[in-house]
Amino acid sequence: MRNKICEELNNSDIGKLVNLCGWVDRRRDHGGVIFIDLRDHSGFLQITINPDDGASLFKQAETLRNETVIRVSGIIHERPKDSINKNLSTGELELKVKDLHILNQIKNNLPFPVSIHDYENTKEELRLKYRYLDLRRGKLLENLKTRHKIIKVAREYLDNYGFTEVETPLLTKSTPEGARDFLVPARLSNGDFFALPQSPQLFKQLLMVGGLDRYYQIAKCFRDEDLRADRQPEFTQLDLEMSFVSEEEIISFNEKLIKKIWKDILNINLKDAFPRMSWADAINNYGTDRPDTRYKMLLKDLGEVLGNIGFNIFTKAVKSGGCIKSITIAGGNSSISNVRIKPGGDIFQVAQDAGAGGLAFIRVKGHELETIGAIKDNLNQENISDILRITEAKDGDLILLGAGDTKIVNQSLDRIRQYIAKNLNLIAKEKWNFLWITDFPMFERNEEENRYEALHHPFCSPKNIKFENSEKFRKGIEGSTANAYDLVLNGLELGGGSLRIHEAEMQKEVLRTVGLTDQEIDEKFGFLIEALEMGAPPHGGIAFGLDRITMLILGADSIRETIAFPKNQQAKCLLTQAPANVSKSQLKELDIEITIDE
RNA sequence: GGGACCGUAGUUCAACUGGUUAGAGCACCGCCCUGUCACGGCGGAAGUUGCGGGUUCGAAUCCCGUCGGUCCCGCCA
Repeated sequence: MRNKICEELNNSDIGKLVNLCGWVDRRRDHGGVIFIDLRDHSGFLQITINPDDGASLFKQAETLRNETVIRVSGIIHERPKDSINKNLSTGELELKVKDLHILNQIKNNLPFPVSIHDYENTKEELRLKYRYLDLRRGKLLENLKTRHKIIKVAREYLDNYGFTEVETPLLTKSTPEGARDFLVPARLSNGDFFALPQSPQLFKQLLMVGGLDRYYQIAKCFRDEDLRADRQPEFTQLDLEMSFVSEEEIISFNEKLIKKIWKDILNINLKDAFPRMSWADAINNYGTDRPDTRYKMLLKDLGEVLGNIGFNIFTKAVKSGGCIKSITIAGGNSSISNVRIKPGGDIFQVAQDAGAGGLAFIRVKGHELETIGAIKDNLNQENISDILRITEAKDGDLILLGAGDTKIVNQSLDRIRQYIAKNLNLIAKEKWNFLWITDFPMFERNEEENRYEALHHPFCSPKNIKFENSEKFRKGIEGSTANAYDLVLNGLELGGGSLRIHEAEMQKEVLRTVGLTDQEIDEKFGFLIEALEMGAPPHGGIAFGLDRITMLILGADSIRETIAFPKNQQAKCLLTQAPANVSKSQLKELDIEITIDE
């Protein structure tokens, strides 16, 4: 049908007869001569049609509209010197049409223009509903190609190191812990359900037990939770697992993989080793376990200075086991007004939304501190110099203070820090600040449900704890740190992993710690425990969010820009209108009854 | 489940503080135009201002509800 594509054409084709297929991107009808920008997947070529080329051909050409699908045959000509278009790679060429076939016409007005310069201004709702048109505009196709290249680099890299790509089941078992499952009714055992995997976690561990040694997969994962710009109900992990490795070996191996991807895709050399930070340091200094280190404004603890100056809110915070912490905004005296940090102001609101009761502030003016009387009146000269030393604040700086429950103080100062960084344009956008977070706690206390929850998942192994007996375990495990690590880039979690538990007794004890009874352990994870009892090797791995990696590499605002057919925020596919009703007979076959009112 | 913002022609936007017949670019239809490249010129058609209710002499504009979209919190690694 065609023997060339637009991008391939160059001066050596002048004089040749070529056949091209594609879409009418634009037409310029001068009455006498008609110019068509022909677009295919590779690029553009201007084609021209003259009345002298034949009356019927010309008449047909007059009917062409944007997005008409055509096949043209003709001779490639050099354009007249004064009509060269430098914006086009084929701008010195044009095709004089001898033969024109209309392969398909458009029925009505298009829901949005396909031509590239209108790309930014299209409502996403329309782009999702008519995704094929959006793809045709090229930008999205480029994104998908970049995604493809990232996967290709990873595959080649992992293949070179002896990894085997294995597909694990999509129809699997619902497990407690973690996110809500997507369920699939099982017709052949009615009343029972499969669950779509939240990750291939247990299967990849079983592959290690099976002696595969090194596994990877471009794995679809499913989590039935609410969506965000960087969260879709189905998403893709670059998932891998290795046997007989230490935490250090996994981290340094994967660091090389990430560096390889950045080199091959962006041609960026990440020379230095990625910095490492313990979970505790991250929380203490940034208030979050995925700090954005592109800007400073670190959290500083002022509990010792302000805890007993006699200001009631501060005193209570420290006495009840909480803290007083601050962030320093350089030059904040001029860039941030009092209105914004007092009740009703936007920054105050950020603190309040994060759970903080209030937001105190100190403005540094020369060697003086300006703040509310209740604080200022209680400060002596030593307090003042302590504050200036700890907060590293200088003349003109603004110090924001949070006091109370440590978790809430951390959370609110973290959010304020991010908010102000964005607001004052403090983020060095060109930086790629990778960061390994290590030494996560094994568990987090869920006070509402009065139980422990696994911080990563309950298959991470605890650090420096050997199984001796259950009693010792129980005490040791609860407060221990895990052999777990996350990779953070510019404040976004790119991936995480751990050394897994490879001993049955240890695994049972950890599952008991998160509140499962022995019977539940047997029902839900019996197959895993059994496998661990049959010679499971020490193993560990990591999973990266492929959609997020692609998003960051593309500089996109949403992972939807990296996915061919994403869901909207209501988890609906606007193109197919899924999810949708199914017929009564389908439900009957499954013995399922819908009880909600229509 | 909660908060914020948004919804006007096929599309992107405008319409001041509530005030004539809701305008413009692109697209569409018709006519003209032989070197344009976001071609140009003249003319035309195109609207239940998401939907429903309320306030008002008068509503795209104000209020309430509802539907749809985006961002965020909760939730989720």
